[in-house]
Order: sequence, then C-alpha cells, then structure tokens
Amino acid sequence: MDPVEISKVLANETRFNILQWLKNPEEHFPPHQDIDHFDDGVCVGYIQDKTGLSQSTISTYLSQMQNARLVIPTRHGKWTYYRRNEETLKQYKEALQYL
Amino acid sequence: MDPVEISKVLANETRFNILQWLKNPEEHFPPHQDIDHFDDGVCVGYIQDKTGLSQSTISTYLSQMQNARLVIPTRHGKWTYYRRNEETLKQYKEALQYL
DNA sequence: TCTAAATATCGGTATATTTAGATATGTGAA
DNA sequence: TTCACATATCTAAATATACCGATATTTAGA
Repeated sequence: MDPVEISKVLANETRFNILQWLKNPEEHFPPHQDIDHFDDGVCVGYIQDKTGLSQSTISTYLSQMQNARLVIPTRHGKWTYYRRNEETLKQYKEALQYL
Repeated sequence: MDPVEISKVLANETRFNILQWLKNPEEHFPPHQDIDHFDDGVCVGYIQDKTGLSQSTISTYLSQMQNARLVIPTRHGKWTYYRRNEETLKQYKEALQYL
C-alpha cells in the first residue's frame, strides 16, 4: 500500500465519488437484474450511468482503482461487479493517521 | 477543506515527504541561524536542500500546499518559514474516516 | 540607496492525466 | 456458431502537472 499512489486515485472527483458510492450501493444504485444483493459490488454500467462519463473512461478508472487495490472485480456472466477493498482502505487510513 | 484538493497535494512524493518532515523538523533539518526553534517551521532553502529539486520548484510546491491550507508561511526577515496547518490536516483525516 | 541573499513568479518543455471513440474480448442466448 | 450485450483495451486529442532556468520581488545591511 503506497499512500502516494492511493492519493493519486483519490485526487479525482469521479474516482473519489465512486469509492463513496460503493460504500452503500443500495443507497446509490438500482437493484441488479440477475442478483438481488450488492455483495460483489456494482456493475460497470450502473457506475457509468451515475457519473455520466463514457464507458471507456469508467472502465479505465476502475482499472486504475483495481491496480491500486482499492476495488475488487468479480465476473457474473456478462457483467463485472466492483466492490471496495476494505483492507487497502483500512491500511491507507491507518497510514494517514501518522501524517 | 476539499478532500480531493488535499489528495492532489499528497499525490506527489516530494510534497508528501515535506509534510512529514515538517511534523518533526528537528529530526530532519539543521538548526536555523537566526532563531533557535522551529515554532514557525522551516525555511525554504532547507527544504530545497533536502529534496534536491530546484528552488523554483520547491517554492511552487509550497505555494500549492499553502493554497490547500496544508501549510502556513511566516516571514522572518529574508526568510520564509513554513509550518504545518494542523487544523486542515485534522479535518482531512477526520473526513477520510468516513471514506 | 545600492547590493546581495532568500524567496516568489514567469515562461517554457517534457511528461502525465483526462476523456472519448473505435475496436477487441468475453459471455449467454438463439 | 453466430449474435448481441457488457466490459476492456487501444489510439489519440486536450488539458494539467512536473519540473527547470531566468527574472522579479522583498528585505537587511553597507
């Protein structure tokens, strides 16, 4: 966990928002069609709709967040669901306490 | 205090380090010539020496950090001393707890 | 008031980031 | 196996950031 790398991800309003939305998906996204829970997070399309940015941009953002280990992807058929990686977030918050 | 703005400052290794060095100046910098304490922080020249970057770059970084209210400048004669703004840092850490 | 030291600002180049459209890849269903 | 849909990746343009050297500003002292 490199705090500077994590900070780069958080240094963008959209990515920052995505992380917050994923904290309480049921408050920010409609229910999925094929599954009735958010245990694996939210599909890319819903995140894209909420941001208003292009599909490729959101997919790129989610890849960056995955590289920084801030989110975890899970495939369900045609869809990829992204959820938060609470372990990394915990480490980051912990590290920043000493800043 | 805008957490995305703060994150942009922290998204650079040098700026991140400067903030940490300023937490314990006596451990990271030599004593100043004209004053015998670090109550107002550290002069620009010492910070520049420690980073190895150019004078203009460091001055610009410190301005950015000041704009984000992460540091507070104080003039002492020819020198400008920079110290941390603990209030902003506290607010940022607090906000991140809810991330 | 002239000079020199410390810092700030300006202008420029190289690199990185943001963002989109086009295209590729993976997957379920017909 | 082919089609349509969801997502990922590639390419590229616009903008932002990382730096530097040169110059401007501020200030103490001669």
